[in-house]
Amino acid sequence: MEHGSDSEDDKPLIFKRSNTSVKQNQAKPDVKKSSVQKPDGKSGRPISDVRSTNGHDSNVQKGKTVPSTKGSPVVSPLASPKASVSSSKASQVKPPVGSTKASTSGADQSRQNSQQNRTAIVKAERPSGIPKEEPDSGSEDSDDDKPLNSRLPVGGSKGSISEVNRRPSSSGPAALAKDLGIKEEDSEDDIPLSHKFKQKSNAGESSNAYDSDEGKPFASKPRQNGTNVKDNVKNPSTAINKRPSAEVKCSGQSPVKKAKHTAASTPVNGKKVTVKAEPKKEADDSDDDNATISQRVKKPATPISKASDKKKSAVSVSSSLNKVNKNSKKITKSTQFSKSLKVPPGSGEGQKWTTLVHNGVIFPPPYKPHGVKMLYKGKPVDLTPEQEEVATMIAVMQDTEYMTKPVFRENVMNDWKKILGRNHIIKNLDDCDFTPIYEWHQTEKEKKKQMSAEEKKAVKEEKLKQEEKYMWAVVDGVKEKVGNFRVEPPGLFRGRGEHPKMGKLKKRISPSDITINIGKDAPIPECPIPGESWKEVRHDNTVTWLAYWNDPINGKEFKYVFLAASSSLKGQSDKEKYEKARKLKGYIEGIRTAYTKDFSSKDVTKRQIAVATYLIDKLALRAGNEKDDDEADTVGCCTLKVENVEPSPPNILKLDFLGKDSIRYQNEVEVEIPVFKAIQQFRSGKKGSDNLFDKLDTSKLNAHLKELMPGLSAKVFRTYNASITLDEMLNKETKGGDVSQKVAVYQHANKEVAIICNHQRSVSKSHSTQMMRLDEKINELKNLIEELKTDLSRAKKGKPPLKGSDGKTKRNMNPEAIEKKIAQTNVKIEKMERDKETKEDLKTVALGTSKINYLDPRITVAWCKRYEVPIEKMFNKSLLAKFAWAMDVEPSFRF
DNA sequence: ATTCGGACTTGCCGTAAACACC
DNA sequence: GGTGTTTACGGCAAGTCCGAAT
Repeated sequence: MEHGSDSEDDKPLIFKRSNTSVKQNQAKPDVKKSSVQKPDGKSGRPISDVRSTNGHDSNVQKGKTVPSTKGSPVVSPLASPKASVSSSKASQVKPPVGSTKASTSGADQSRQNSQQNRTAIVKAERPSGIPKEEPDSGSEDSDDDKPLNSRLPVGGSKGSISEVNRRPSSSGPAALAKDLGIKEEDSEDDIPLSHKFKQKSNAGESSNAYDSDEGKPFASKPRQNGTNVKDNVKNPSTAINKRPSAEVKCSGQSPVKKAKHTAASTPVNGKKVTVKAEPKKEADDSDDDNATISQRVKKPATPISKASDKKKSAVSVSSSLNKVNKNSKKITKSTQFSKSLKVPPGSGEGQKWTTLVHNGVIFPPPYKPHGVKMLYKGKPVDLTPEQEEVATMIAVMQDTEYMTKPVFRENVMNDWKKILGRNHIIKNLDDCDFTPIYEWHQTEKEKKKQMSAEEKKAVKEEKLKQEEKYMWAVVDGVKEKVGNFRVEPPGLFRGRGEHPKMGKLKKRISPSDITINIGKDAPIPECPIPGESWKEVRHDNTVTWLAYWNDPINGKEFKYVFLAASSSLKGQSDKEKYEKARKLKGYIEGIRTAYTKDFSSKDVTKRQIAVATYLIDKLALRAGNEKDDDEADTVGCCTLKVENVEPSPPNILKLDFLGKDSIRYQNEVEVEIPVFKAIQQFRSGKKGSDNLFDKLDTSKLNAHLKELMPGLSAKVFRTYNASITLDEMLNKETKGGDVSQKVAVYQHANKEVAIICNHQRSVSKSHSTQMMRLDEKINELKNLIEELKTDLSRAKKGKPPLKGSDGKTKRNMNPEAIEKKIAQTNVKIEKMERDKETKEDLKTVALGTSKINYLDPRITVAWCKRYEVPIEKMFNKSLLAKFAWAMDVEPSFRF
């Protein structure tokens, strides 16, 4: 499309473009790797996707799997098609999750099942030197394209942002300010969030522009650590061979073959490498940043009453250069990071703010008894409001899978009994019939849905009015949005996976449970519930929370109220996170060399640290803290059990475990021989449930990482690998074309990152229906083509067209017109098929998580500037606000 | 050397809101 | 204008990590 134009205006942008482009092609050449699927017998579900390992360089490899191939029995029909097509992506086809679910009934279940099953197969590898080859480069993945297109529209709305932000602010803020005693002043308020800082200062970053080289380091070069091996994952069976070849290039090390490769390839220098000097640039950058920030403080313009001391808000203007910013510009205004104080050397250590004003939290409304009676052994039962409240919570869960879980049922009953009292008639859940309450609830829902637009609007406004004062806080004179100012309402705990506490009653939180943190000179928020008072009021400026209460399920844990993601405080730490990851780029080569060397260390602990670090780096695994028995049984790297990692000679590791949120991680990876041997060794003599890394825990691992690079911890690898992968893929695959094509490239990269990080989502309930619907439409079009072809040949002979399939007569068209129509229809079919493929491809992949948490927004912003893609196409309103700090990055920025 | 408390980030999901399509 | 979809957001659970206490 017209991107060009788009950019320019703010507004409308592009909406419709989506289709226009028909993209061209999608050629799909490649097919490179095939993936393999793993049969995965265990779960029975076939999993097909392949996932790659981290990408260091190459990143992704993706192969796509072809369903058909896969052994798994259940292949979904759908999948097959794509296989052929998409070369580019590795699509992962997932097995039909559906099958599983079918068996189970509840919706919930389905999701759960699906999740657990998902697997990823990795494929792997990164050849050492070469970054992936991209299969598609040329072709661009068609698959992806589509999706994007479709999505585009959304983001695009124009100036929405500004508006939005402002809106609230204007009204809200002002009010708040008053309450708080602040003055409203200028515009600042208007744009609370928007702070964008100007970062010009960051210019430093720009320097990076070329870092890429550095980045590449490993990529381009053979990875030192053995990574080169590429991990190809593959499936054991199949793929093994293939991959290697693919990788190829580099050194051709096929993993299999020689372990040595690695070694060979990588020259290890003597000792651990350790840190190299810091890469200068990075260091600089960071410094700059800090500086910047502080500098930004510039004018105190608005005086905030209290705030004052330090910085006040400055107004910044956005510099924005490009169009990209345009929209945003308005929004942005300025503000600096308040946080400047933070760590920066000079400032007080640990201080997060100087003045903090807010209105506390808002509580859910008290329970309103409905009087609908549930049945116990078939008879209506009278319940007190407190008892009825719990009964209603249970009733509402009727159609979820939780109600089929014994643990849930038992926990609910135990807690409910405490409220029912010792001698209540209701003794057990099996004899309870909550249908009346359930139906009442459904009716209420329906009523709400049926309200007229005006009524809904009125309700909404009423709610907004009540909540307005709680939505904002003033930090160091800058109005900031508060994140979760609503106290969590009572309910039944919905733990994920097989959580031992699922079903327990989360009691209602009252003011006496809440500790408020606020500036010393700020007025203490009035307790919203008459007659009650806060548990405590603190004035701790070394923390960022505004309030907290103890978690009713696990009294030792807290629930905090923080500022929203768009706040300077959060933005600053977000930026620091990415700077740390960029810093790792300068150390990664040395770190890889070092751990590779330690794969064969005589010291078991060292060997375990090396292997664990390798897995974290290569597979983007989480650290894996120890967990209590009263939590779901999930693991991370340090807590992997022997049974979670199965070595398959000569050098394949089959990983299968439940990670965070009980999401299953299933992958087969080719590793370097020393790693493979070390794993076998760690497993020997242990039971399946024993820890693989018995000499390790996250604190030891992180302590070790800190010796390699200041501030380094396990999670930094995830950030680093995710961001570097995006940066490299964008750089390598963006070839021009219209905006939608570029967006497709981005989505493709985003998808690879999501796969690396194992970010999954459950298949939507209507997925299969939607796919069928698409098939129907495609078939209709195909039939149309046949009809047109007939008409065409008749037209050439001067005969009129036959009646259409619908029985209607068609008007006469000349051959040229018919040919044109055929061509148009074909284009339409192609587009639909690509859409379908993409949809199937992404059905279990969640792109959002990585975008929000792992991909340095500056990569995206700079790329948008370079390729003239409106940033609104990539970031929605929330993300634009959250990443305000990244908007002024130089177009040449590289991670 | 560990455990534990505490603070903050990460992650999936459900639902509301915004669109796309008859 | 209703309705099926798609996207945006909020909710809240579940991790990570660090430093102090034991």
